[in-house]
Amino acid sequence: MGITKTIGFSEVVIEMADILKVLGHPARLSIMEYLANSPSCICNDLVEELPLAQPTISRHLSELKRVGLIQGQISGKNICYCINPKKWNKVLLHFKMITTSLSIKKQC
Amino acid sequence: MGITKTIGFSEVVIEMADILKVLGHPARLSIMEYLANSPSCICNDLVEELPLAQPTISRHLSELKRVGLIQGQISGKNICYCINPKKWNKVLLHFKMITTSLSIKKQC
DNA sequence: TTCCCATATTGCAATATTACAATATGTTTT
DNA sequence: AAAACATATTGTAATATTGCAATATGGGAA
Repeated sequence: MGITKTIGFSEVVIEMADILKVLGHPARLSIMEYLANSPSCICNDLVEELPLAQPTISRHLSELKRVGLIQGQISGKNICYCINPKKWNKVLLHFKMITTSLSIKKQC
Repeated sequence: MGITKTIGFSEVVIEMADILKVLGHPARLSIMEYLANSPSCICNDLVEELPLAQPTISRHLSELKRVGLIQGQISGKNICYCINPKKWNKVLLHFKMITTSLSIKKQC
């Protein structure tokens, strides 16, 4: 099929899985890391930074935007893309939650 | 194309993206959470727990195993699947690293 | 206005993913 | 050995994802 079944899963899991899936691509993960590190966050830098064509990068950016991981603001001719810290922390928190459960439990 | 370009990206990013992609599915994320919380970790529980058929769950388990997030040990008739804490911590660490870079940088 | 520049969108073609029925494999129980 | 159980594998059909060329859009510069 290729279609992901969502009925029977909690909303939280579905949303988190969607976010992780978006993060689960070399280009998109690189974009996140680039945005986290670079002082400026102009999109055009990415076209030179990544080994992908401009339309492809644009698509990846819009996926990141769709799940709320980044937000873009028009700044004259360019667009200033930044990480959305709230969303990012939500993901981090989810990971920490699983880690806590894991550390409590004894390994088999 | 459907094929993910990897040339031009670092090995670390490629591996991490692969792991996140695997985590980015409701069934697989649920499996990780179930394994983190349940004291036992027998696979057959999952068939009752998740809204998916047994072969589908088996496939998801093998994906999680492929990237090293879980490890399975045969225990008589059953298989005991557990989270691989080392791999999990590696992922968590990567997230924390990005978070650190993010917090240092000023938002635009 | 016309010409650039930065970014988005569209339209493919190729490949990947997902789900499940059917079947296979291997182990314990009877 | 046969039956029952747990899990894996295979085959297949439907859908999703990816990448890029071509094109569109929209702002600033000339």
